[in-house]
Amino acid sequence: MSSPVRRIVLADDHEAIRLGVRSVISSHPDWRVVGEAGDGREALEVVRSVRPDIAIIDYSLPMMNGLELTRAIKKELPRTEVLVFTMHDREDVLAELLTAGARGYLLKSEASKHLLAAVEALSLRRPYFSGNVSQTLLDRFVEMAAREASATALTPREREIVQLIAEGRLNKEIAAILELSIKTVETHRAAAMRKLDLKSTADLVRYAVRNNIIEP
Amino acid sequence: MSSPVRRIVLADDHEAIRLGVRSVISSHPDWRVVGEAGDGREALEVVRSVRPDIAIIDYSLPMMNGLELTRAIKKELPRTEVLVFTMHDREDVLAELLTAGARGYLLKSEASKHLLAAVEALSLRRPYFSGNVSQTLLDRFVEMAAREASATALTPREREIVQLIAEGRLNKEIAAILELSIKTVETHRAAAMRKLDLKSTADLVRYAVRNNIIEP
DNA sequence: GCACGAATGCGGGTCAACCCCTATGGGCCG
DNA sequence: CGGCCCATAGGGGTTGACCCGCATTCGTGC
Repeated sequence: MSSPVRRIVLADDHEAIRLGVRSVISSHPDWRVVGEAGDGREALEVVRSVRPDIAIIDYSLPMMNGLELTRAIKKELPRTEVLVFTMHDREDVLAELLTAGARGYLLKSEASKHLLAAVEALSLRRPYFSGNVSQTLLDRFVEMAAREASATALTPREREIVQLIAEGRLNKEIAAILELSIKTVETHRAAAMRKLDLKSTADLVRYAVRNNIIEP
Repeated sequence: MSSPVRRIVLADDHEAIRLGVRSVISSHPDWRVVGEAGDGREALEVVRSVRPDIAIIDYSLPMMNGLELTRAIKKELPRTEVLVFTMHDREDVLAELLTAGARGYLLKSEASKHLLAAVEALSLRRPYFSGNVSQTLLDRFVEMAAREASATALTPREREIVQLIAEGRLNKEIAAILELSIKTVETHRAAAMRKLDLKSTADLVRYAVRNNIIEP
């Protein structure tokens, strides 16, 4: 496995809420709160500086609200996952957040119950929602996500083989390591490259580095 | 050119010194102070969190001195360059710092004069020293660096070709771009891989990423 | 139960990558 | 001037990467 450490930034104007979230987050050995902010503009600065894996932000932030902040974060750092805390259990809000690039949506009332699961989900680059989200919206989004995922995501086996290739192993070595035929390795390699629209081994290595599958 | 923004962390137990350094640093449009610390242990935490390009640290830090801190930083984040501030114009100190992995050495008395030049040098991954460094030590180090460089560094042509390979170009494409024969491209590629002791294209791409020849 | 995707495997082919060796012309340095 | 490195180029060969299609097995879901 690659390093599973998640670097997290919190943004909420209530110190007490940050404190609570931080203590919950810190209970996980691989999660680190590496920055905090009390308003939206500051949050953007902090995110810019520390480049976290995940930003947990309040929807109602001073200076720049959660929606604008989400857009700004995803624009500059698309690989930072955004989890939004909100009091509004409204699906128009959720829909806006989703299209802005947020991948997590957590009602404050249910935060303590779902926070760990939500961060866990975002760690795996999966979406997470709480609240009375209407089935139709959820379906629509899940479908959208599934379409996108099937276009970009690899099966576990493909990912494993991509990792070994990117580490410099030859197909023959990979076949030996995984006790597979070279043909199988070639099939997975080809499937991964087709899905990701990569045309050379070099592209594949850069993909692996960008996506933290390997260390450069 | 790649993004020339340099993310910098400062560590000094004197708030006033950090303030001064920060204001000098910030006068450069592409340099950002993204973290500060008042002692060595805190500095290590901050560096771990923000992963800066450059750490500017005091030699005499509480909790963990500049030498230990340099070792710790280079161990975890070898790509972070370390610039050490010190009052001691002693070459045994400098020698220790150099072997620990620091690449910059600045006397506090001359700091304001040389700070920008030092950061500029480290940005380009070149060493920088101030003070009455003895000619012999400097010679020894320069020689060492030269030996290391000649062992690992590529000729301009080889570097150019390594870059193109790592960007995903085929030998044939490279030959067309540079108006060379494929054989020549192969020769340079083989020479580079022999020098660097790399055995696959994937190794070469990782080398290129680690050494900032390409963006991942 | 049938459809579908994931994982596994094979054959046969093309082309690129890599290996070893050789060679030449230009520039630089002692 | 005589090495020495660099950039250039080639011959000739082996191996690996990638393309096409096809098949089986297994589990999940409708």
